[in-house]
Order: sequence, then structure tokens, then C-alpha cells
Amino acid sequence: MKVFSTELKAMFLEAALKAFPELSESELTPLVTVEEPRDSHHGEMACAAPLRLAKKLKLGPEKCAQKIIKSFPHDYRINALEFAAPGYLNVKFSEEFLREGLKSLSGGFSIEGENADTRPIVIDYSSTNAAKHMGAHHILTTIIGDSLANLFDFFGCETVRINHLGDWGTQFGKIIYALREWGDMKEVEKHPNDEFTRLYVKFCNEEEKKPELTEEARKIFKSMEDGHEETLALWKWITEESLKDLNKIFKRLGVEFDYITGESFYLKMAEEVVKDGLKRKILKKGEGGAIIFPMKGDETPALLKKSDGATLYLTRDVATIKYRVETWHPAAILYVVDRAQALHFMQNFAVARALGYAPEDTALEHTAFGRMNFADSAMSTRKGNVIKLNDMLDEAATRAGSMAAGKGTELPREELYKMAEIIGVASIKYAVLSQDRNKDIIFDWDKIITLEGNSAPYLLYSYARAKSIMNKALGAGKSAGDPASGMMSGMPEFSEEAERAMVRKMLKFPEAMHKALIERKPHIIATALYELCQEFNRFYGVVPVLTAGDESAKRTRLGILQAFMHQIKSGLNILGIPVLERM
RNA sequence: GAUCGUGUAGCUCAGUUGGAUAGAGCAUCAGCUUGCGGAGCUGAGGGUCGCAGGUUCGAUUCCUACCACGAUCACCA
Repeated sequence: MKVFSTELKAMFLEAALKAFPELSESELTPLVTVEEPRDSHHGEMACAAPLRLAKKLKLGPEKCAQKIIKSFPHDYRINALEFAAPGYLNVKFSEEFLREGLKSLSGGFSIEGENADTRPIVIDYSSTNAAKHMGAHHILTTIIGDSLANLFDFFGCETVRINHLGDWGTQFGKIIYALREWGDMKEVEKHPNDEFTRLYVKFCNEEEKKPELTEEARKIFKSMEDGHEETLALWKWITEESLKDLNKIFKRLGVEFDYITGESFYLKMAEEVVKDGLKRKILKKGEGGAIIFPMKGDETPALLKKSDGATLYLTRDVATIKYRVETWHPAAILYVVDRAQALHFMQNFAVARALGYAPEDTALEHTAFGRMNFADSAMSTRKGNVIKLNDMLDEAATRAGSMAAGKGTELPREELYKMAEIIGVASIKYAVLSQDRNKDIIFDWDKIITLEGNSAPYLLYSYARAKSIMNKALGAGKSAGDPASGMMSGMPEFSEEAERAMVRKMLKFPEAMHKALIERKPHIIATALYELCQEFNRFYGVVPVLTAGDESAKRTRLGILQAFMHQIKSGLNILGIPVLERM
């Protein structure tokens, strides 16, 4: 189906153009907006254009509204266009729209006609450091990025999912030093990232006592940059071992990448970027022989080469932009990275634009998110008290399992473990994705694994309830395949207000998906899914399905269940959460 | 000090980009199962939308100043 508000807006614009020929399309477009009224008995949609036109034209809002009504195109989906003070045009869906909408939705859920740009979207997410285990806070970039990529996929955009692995930099000098001094290769092979992390932490502790170690590590890193073979072989082995561990977590999270390309891939290109910039006098020499890009005004200049000649994170990132633009010609490159790096990306984008590596019509976006704060301890790898992502997932699964047992799950014991893992991971994902990414998230076990209210289990439970009815309606024999996939036969007929309420809610679901896409904010989908489930549970309590009075009512209600399940399934799928048939 | 972000019910959060009576969950209190899965549903109480001005028909939303918290501010990534 299509996003109705997009169509409605076009209709209002068409009417406004006819009604007010003295105004141009570019003047009218920003005035004609479509919104959802707060109070549902005003209608399903509303247009506040009369208010804005009244201001611009110094004409009464009601007069403006009447002129729009007069030239509004006839559409069977709209019951009546009503003026309401102080200056709204309220739109109510017609019964026919509800019936036809339900019939269509019961056959499946998809959205068309919103993706005009066929160029791919590059999404850079997760992008953790090699040779460290993933900390709990790495869940943010990994899950938000994955979800956004899923969302673009859903809208038919080609996506390029990249994990820009941190496999280069001074910290490898530290780890290599520590590995040579205190390391054990066999321990590494058993559990790579735990051992690398232990070594790194040990180095940092020793470094505080003996500051000269910092210089040692820097020398080792410099020898890597200079191409010292033995050191590079060791470095390569470290990253390969580390990736084995990381892949296990990605699998557990259900996250996949098209490319896991480390920073080291861009080393030569980074050197060329600096040469190119110097040649064209866009980059300059700074203090101590470092290479800088002067930012406008008195902002801190961007540093592209250290005084010792080594490239930096920023240099490699500029080269990365150049490479990605040349390789994919994307419509946008999204960086799903902690907001703490805002300055870095501002500099990164400024340098790339100045050097002409990214054309104007390729958007460079820092899709930033807030911090994850733990209720008790602050997280820092250096201090060694970081909470491991794996441990967090374990804890979530354990809690979900005991919660399910306490609630009296339907599942046999042997399936409980499997389900607890799914619900645990889903709960954490949902906790992250249901909140506006701009805001800091407070991590508290009791809040995250709550199985009530706006949570993954609530949504999963709602789905399982619907599924249960569906299975009974179709008979045990047919439940093997996917019985909820076919479109209902015949036109639905509504007999209860709760049925219409459900369909209205479902017809508006695409709006949320579209808005989430535009704003790159998965929480908008989460909120919509939650509201959908609330509406469903209300419906469930009021309207019997299996024991419905006549066959027509039963067919309509089963159609509502089908449509509901399709939407929940695809919405949760975008959030990276699988549905459960039973729980 | 500068820049960016956040501040909404006791707690955790939404709030349709300037609109109609600011909404959910948790917690508290009161109800709903001979019933398709009670991990559910219904209702009540609970608000100076950080503070003070400004812009206009109208501000939680935009502007300015201030307060609080957090992040960042060239040789880490």
C-alpha cells in the first residue's frame, strides 16, 4: 500500500492550487501539511492549511477552508471534509476505505512509491575496535544501525552495510607490546577478545607506573605504519582471531554486514589524501610539522597528520568517504556513531567537501545517538570494569527465562531455553530502539527486562495471542505452513466499532514507517507497534473471533488478525526482532 | 571559557516539526476471568512541559538570556 498522508497532502495541494490561483506551488507547499489529530474523534487525519492561509491572505480560516473544500478532488476513501475551529479540515475515512484497506492489508504489508532515488544508502555502524570484546554500550550503534538498514531495505532502497572495524591505531602498539611481554598465544586462541582486553588493561595499568611504555607502544605502531613485516604479521593474526569472537556476537544479535572493512584498508588512500590536499593547498602545515585543515572561523583545526608523520583516524575517515563515493555513488552515507564524536564528523565532512570527495547531492550524515548509562557503575575499558555485551545478553536471557516460568509459559521445558534467549535479546534490542536515539538511555535491569507496558514481550505476547486464534480457526492440520498469508476472500463487513478502530489504526501504520525513515528514528516504529498492540488487546477483550455470531463476522475478524500479524511481523522485523508463534 | 545535546506526572518515556482538553507504562488505589492465551483489559488520582522574557490569533514546540546535567574542544579512536 501507499503512505496515505503523502497522497492526502497531494490532494490538498491540488485543491489549494485551484482555490488560490494567486499563490504559487512553492508558496503553498509548506503551508499545506497533513497531521494526525490528537483527539481521534476529530477524524483520522487533519489539515491545518486554513489556519496558515488565513494568516498569509488575511482572510478568515473558515472562508479559506470552504474554498479548499469546493475544489477538493472527490475520493471514495474520504467520508467527509469538515471544517473545525480554529481552522482545521478534518478528514474521516469512509467505510469503503476501511473495508478495502482491510482486505488489502490481510494479504500482506508493504509500502510503495516513496523511494524515488535509486542510488544506494551506505550505512556505517557497529564499527568497534578489533582486539577488544564488545562492551554493553556497543549494542547502541550495532542495533540502531542494523534497524535503519532494515528500514531502508523495507522501502526498497539498496543498502550497503559496513562495519568499519577499528583495526589500526596506537592501541595496537600497546597490545603488541603487552602480547610480547605478558601474552600467551594459546590463551588468545581459546578466547581471543577476553585475552586481548586483559592485555590492554594490564598495559594501561603498567603505563601509569612507567610512562616510558607509552613511547614504546608508539614506536611499535610507527613500525607498523612503516611496513615492518614481523610486526604486521602479528597485527594481522590479532585482528583475525578477534574477528572470530566478534562474529559470534553478530550471529547472536542477528546482525549481518555486507563488508567488514578495517581502517587499515584505507591506509594508502589516507596518504594520498594528504598529498592531494597539500598539493592543492587545501591542507596546511601546523604546529610541530603536523598537517592540518583550517576550519572556518576560530574553530579548532582538523589534524590530518601527526608531527611524526603518522596518519590519524580522521585522515583514514576522509579517505573512506572518497572510496565509498567512488565505489557506490550513494545518495547518503550514514554514520551511526556516538554523539561524543560530533566534532570528528563535522571535521571529517568539512575536509571531504573541501577536497571535493563528496558531491553536494551525496548526503553525509552523522546519525548520532546518546550515551548508555548504567545505574551503578560507569563504563570504561581502561578501568577494566566494562560490562561485556555477551554477559549482558546472558543476563537478559536468564531473566526472561525465569520471568516466563513465573508467568506460566505454554512451552515445554526444552523449548524454554531457546525462547528465553530470543526474548532476552529482543528485550534489550527493543529497550534501545523504543527510545529516541538522541537521548541518553539509562540502563536498569528492572526497567529493561520488564515484561509489561512498552516492551518486546508485550508485543510478542500480543502476536502470539493472535497467532493462537488463527491456528485454532484454521485447524491443527493446516497450521504447518503459514496460514496467515493469504488475502481474505470476499469483502469484509464491520459490525463492531472495535473492528473499525483496529483497521483505522492499521491504515495509519505506514505513516509511522515513513516518518521513521525520513528522520532515521526506529523508535517511531516501536511506538506505533505498541499502539497497534494496545488497540489489538482492546479488540481482543471486546470482540470474540472464533465464536462470532455469523460466518461473515468471523471472516472479517480473522482478516483483522491476519493484517495485524503482518504489520507486527514486518515492524518487528525492521527492529531486528523475530516473532514467536508461542511463548 | 567555547560549541553541541538533554530537561515533560514520584520513576522510565512519547508528544505528529507552531495548533484542538499535553499522552502511555511502572508505582498507588478501585474494578474485569463458567470466556479465542490475565505477560491482558477498564477506570481514578497524579503536570508551573527547568526558570524568565520575546515573537502572534495561538508556544511543551520558534528566538534571546539564565539554571542544571552530560559530551566535546590538534598529535587517541
